[in-house]
Amino acid sequence: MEAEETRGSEPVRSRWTPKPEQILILESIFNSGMVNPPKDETVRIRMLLEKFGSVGDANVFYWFQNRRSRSRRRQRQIQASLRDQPQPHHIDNSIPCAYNPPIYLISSSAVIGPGSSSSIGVEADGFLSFTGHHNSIDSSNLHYQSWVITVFINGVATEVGRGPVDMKAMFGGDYLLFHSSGVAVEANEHGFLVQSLQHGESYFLVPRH
Amino acid sequence: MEAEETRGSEPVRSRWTPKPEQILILESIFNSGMVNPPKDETVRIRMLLEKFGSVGDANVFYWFQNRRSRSRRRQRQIQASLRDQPQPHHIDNSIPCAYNPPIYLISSSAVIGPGSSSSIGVEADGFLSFTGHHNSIDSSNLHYQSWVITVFINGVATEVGRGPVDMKAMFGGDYLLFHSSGVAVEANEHGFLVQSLQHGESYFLVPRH
DNA sequence: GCAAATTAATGATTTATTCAAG
DNA sequence: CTTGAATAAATCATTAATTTGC
Repeated sequence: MEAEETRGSEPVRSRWTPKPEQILILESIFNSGMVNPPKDETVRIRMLLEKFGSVGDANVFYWFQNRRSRSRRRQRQIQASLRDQPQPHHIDNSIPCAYNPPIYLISSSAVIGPGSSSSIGVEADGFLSFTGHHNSIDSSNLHYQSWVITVFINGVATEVGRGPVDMKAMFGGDYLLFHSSGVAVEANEHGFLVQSLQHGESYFLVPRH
Repeated sequence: MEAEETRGSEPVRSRWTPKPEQILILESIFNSGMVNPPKDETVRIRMLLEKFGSVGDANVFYWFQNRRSRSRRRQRQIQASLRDQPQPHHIDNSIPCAYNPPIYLISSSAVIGPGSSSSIGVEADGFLSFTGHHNSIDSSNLHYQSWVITVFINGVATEVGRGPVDMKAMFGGDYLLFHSSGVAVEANEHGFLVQSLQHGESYFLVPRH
């Protein structure tokens, strides 16, 4: 796309070297899901970054362009390796992590009819169920699903799981939580919030006493 | 998609009616976390099912497609009812959800300099994320075989092996586990859960006493 | 009890989105 | 920007559950 600005007077074209704080900000934005900010957002981001060193809109644009591209490439590689592995015609165990065929757990409590004497393998050795997560699904994938939401608690951006929140475990004592509208967030008798907090909303945490 | 097999000559379209054993197998696979088996797995599943009655690959494909779809719909309905109900207090919600400009989450462990008082904000969850372009990684990519499933326990995303869970070994004491619906998760006399936890669901762990 | 009539479930199709390769 | 593949959402259509009247 277009190149521009912030380097009209420079005789030797040197390239932008982002400061660690700037990288932090950029990564945070990218990881928050905004992987391709529109023009006006790019400007806002650039203004944020300028707190830590001079930078131009084009640098920001290029950064996101490269970040997307490299992220996609990494993802392709991961998926390729996932697709390749499950073809163990000749199990080449030169790789320490041997291929394990998919195993289905059939609930042992269920009674399968007369045909059950046939070879439906209840192949669930408790061994496999706990060993495998080396490859298949890594936590980075899960991260993109909405396992967590972000809310403000007393003005602090906080990540919480989408499900019920254990107030004691999270805040270490007896607290009440109020939505910024003033509505109390209900908790049940175990101190768990009855419903999930709402992404992006502000809450206030106050001691119960 | 395409239609196939098992029907070309019939004037009245009849449909596959899965046997109870087949449903059991399908449900077990789905609940084990494989919610979207790739083609080759679909074939293997079909072969399993054929022990109990004739069935085609397409039937298996349709079953998982419908199962995913209806599972999601149920989930949406539950969450909708959770969102609607708990507003007995009459707050002036004339504006149900005010517009919030995009804000970005900066990792709380990072200290951003004096300029941080500027509008560095939040936005992290990769789902609501953003308007058109979000990242290429969506939940459908998770359909590869996983040896673990992820559930929420007390709001914390937790990976557990498929299959029976040893409550003592996992939590180190006498606890009861409840599904977020309030239903207790049954354990046998040895403290193992009778059936697998459900991928993506929320549970409460409470001391037994 | 038993079927016809009605309703609820669910298999199969169609339509709309999304993503990324070209 | 266009396009093809994948798949989610919505819909259609048939089967099973059930109600109902006798």
